[in-house]
Amino acid sequence: MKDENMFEELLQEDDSLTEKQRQILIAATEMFAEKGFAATSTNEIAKKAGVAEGTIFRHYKTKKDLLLSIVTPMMLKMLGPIILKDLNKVLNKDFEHFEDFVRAMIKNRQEFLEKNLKVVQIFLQEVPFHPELKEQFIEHIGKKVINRLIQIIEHYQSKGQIVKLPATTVIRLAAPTIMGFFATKYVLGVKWDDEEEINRMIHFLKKGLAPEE
Amino acid sequence: MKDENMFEELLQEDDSLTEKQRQILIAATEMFAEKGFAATSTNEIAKKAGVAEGTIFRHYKTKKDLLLSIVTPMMLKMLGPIILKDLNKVLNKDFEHFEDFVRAMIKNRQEFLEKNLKVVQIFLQEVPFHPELKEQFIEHIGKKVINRLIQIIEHYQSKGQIVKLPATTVIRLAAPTIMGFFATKYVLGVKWDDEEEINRMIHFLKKGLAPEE
Amino acid sequence: MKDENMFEELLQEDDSLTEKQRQILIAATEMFAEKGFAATSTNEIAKKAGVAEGTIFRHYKTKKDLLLSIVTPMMLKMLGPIILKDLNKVLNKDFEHFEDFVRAMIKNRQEFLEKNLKVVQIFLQEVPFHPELKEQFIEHIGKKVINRLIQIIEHYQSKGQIVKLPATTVIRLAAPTIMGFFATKYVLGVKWDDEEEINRMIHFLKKGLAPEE
Amino acid sequence: MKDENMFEELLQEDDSLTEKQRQILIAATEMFAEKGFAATSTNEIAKKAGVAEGTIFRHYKTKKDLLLSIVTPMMLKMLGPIILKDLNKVLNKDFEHFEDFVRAMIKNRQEFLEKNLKVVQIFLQEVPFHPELKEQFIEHIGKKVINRLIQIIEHYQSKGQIVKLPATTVIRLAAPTIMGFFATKYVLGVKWDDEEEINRMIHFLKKGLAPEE
DNA sequence: AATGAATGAGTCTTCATTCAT
DNA sequence: TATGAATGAAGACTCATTCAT
Repeated sequence: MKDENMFEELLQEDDSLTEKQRQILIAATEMFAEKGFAATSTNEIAKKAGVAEGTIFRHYKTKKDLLLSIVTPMMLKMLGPIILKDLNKVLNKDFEHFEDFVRAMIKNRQEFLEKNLKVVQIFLQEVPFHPELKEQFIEHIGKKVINRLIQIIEHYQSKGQIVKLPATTVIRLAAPTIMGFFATKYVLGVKWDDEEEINRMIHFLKKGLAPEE
Repeated sequence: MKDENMFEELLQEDDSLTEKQRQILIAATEMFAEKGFAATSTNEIAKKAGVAEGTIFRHYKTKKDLLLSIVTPMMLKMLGPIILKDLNKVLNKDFEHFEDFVRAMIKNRQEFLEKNLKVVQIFLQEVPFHPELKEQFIEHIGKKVINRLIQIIEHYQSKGQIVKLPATTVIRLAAPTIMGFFATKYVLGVKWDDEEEINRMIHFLKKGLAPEE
Repeated sequence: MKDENMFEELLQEDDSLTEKQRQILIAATEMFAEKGFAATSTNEIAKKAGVAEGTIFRHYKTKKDLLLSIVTPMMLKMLGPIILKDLNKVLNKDFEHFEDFVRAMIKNRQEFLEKNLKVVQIFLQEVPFHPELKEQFIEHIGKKVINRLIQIIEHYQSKGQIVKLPATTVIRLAAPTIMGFFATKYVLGVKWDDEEEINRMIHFLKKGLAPEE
Repeated sequence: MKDENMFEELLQEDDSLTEKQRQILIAATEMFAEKGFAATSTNEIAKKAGVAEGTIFRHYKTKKDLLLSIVTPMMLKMLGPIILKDLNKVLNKDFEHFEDFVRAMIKNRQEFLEKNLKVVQIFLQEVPFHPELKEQFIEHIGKKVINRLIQIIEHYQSKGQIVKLPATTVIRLAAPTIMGFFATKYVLGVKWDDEEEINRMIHFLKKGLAPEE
């Protein structure tokens, strides 16, 4: 509920959207997340959005267009800017310790996730069947983020705070740990004391990535 | 090619299956993995399997039945037995060091994955839309594996080889690391030197989970 | 190009038409001729005419209305007047010989056709599906032309220049010959030396309709 | 009624057609002739044929396929063979007089037309919108018939029975006369004494095409 | 057991037409 | 007068499923 409102808020801000379009996007997002793209009919979406079926196709040439209209801008306008801009906030602060950087990073990504749970879910569910999505993501998001992360890691390596493995290896070790945290929380739905679990995770990463003596 | 043959071999061994059934299962697995369950038509499956459409429904009451006939036995007959039995091989060996246990575990799971890539892919893709799958998995596989793992972890904790966090927390920290390794390799398709990357990962886990001083 | 301009010119002269209406009529004529009435959408017409879809319906209550607005006035205002008035020019000249009358007639009809190719095409294509068109044509055009032709033919019969068959039979024999000439030229697109082919045709008609000895 | 039965008879003879297919073809032919291809819905056809809409698409991949399945075989299997084989009967008899040949020709074509009125109507109505039809016709029917006719005409020219114009010109003069006869009778629906009207037409052709002195 | 023709509900999409602006 | 968003009925076509052979 809280999440949806946040998602809807973001739609609200976009003045280029008519009210009906907003309804369509909200309804489609809801249903795609719940039943999957292929198993959701435009008829259902129309009903849920309270518009005529034809109205959907006035705004989105095809059903797939509708999917991309949900996922692409989220990637470009939200994921993109947020990741890059917000990330910069984190990255540029030049936290004294790697540990602090990781903590800020986790918090930042968690906020993004909570605002975009459903769209992220749709993206993850549909990406195997729509190669364009994968390519778009890698091209527009992936590469930039990776490059930025590499800089950061090398920064902390030069400060002697983390082990001198290749930066990509460091990412491969650390990223799943953080993503596993989110997956456990949001996908498996495990309830825990966030604060404590994050502390343990950071401690684990710090030790695991500590420089060799 | 190698993988498919391995999958087909497993089907071959099952004497309760007619030749046509085997063809259907192979075709369906292929298509479900490629296009997703909802986007695959029984007509396509029949054509690819070289049988009449009616034949599918003689063996599987509904299309969903066919999905479950692919995924459930894989879980029960393959995932289940293999995980538990094979895992026992690993777990019971009572490896001197936690590190050796982890290494054996990784190898074991990698073999399983390579034999069942497509079915695992189908499972992961469809699980969000078919709650029974999730429940079945948790009930029949998840719990048992978790319980077994908890024993093991506590065993190594009592030997003073790993940190004395709650066992579930240890799993939450270690599992994503290993799964991240597989995801990077099999989903993202990154090429690397397996041997070396595994060594680094194990080293990371060992350090990250080392007992506190 | 030349033809269209001629057609557009005729629309231009009609002061009762707004610019938008003209555009609509031109676009509709083009598309109806090319794809047929039923297979042309009002949306396409609007786009081609550069107007909003609603604008079409402000001027023409229904799509069929638009068809009739193209075909009927062409019949009444163009076919009608032109046929009758222009025809009179031919008929009244009281050509010395039947042969000269036929030649003038062919030339006159050819000019008309070239100015109205598309509308004639639409008329011929749609007349089977819209009985009103057929009736309108017979009522307003057909009868008058036939009656006039009968007078002419009887005139030349009385001068002993053509065979004394019933006038309608003479029309039935001569008309298809002339129409066949146009069809071969404009429908089949056969290229030939007009002058010579017309001479042969007239010679054929003259001989074929010559009085019996 | 008589015509339809004759058309249905011909369908009956084709053993490769199921009963349902026959019904579909009969219903589609009826409706296409009446309302035109574009204005006829597959739903209507299904209802009229007494089958489910899906059944149409089991036999004919698209609606256009259905059109071609009506028109093409009529052209190839009926028009083709009949024209060529039957025509040969006429052409090879080596009628003493050109006049007799024309008379036989008219009779032969009239029989064909009466058996295939509706399909011919559909063909003529749709040919402007489906260029393949035109090409198919020219390729498979047109050229062969024209070539054969040229032989015949040159035969009678060498016997001194008809004027020594280019054979194609003779065809261009004679064909519309005969087709005009059919059009007047079957399209305009004029009632007359066939026998007498045919005699007049033949006399007209004979005189019109008589050799120059 | 296997077939494949038949089904009719359902799919995405287009259409002619309306109406508030 | 002109617009173009909105409509919902209808369009072509697909689907999972059934059943007589």
